[in-house]
Amino acid sequence: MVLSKMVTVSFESKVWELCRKIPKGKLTTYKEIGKALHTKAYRAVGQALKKNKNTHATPCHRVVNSNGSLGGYYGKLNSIRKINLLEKEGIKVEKGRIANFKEKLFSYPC
DNA sequence: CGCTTGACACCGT
DNA sequence: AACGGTGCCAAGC
Repeated sequence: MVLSKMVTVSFESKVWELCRKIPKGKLTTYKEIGKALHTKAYRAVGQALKKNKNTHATPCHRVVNSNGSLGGYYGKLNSIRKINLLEKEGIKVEKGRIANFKEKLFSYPC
């Protein structure tokens, strides 16, 4: 078996972990994740979620933009899918925007 | 005063 | 070197 491939834990791995930490019915932003990692790589965070192979286990749909917009999720065309999932979690979405977004926003502990 | 749009800046793959 | 599932700021309406 080929192992010892990533001596360095990929940045994405951390992102996924943080993503899983998001409590149900809550939301988080790319920036919050970046902040939790003590980095400004908001874009890299999005990249990580996009590369996420455990989408089935990682609630990447709970991650939205800091401005309250959903963002993309598997292509902006499928953003509706994200909305549906969020609504199921109890998050209200208005025309691609989170209702009471700030109230649902979840920040990572120190 | 509040919302929307555009441009530029950051980081990692 | 270029591209993102972004963020923040400024200007316009």
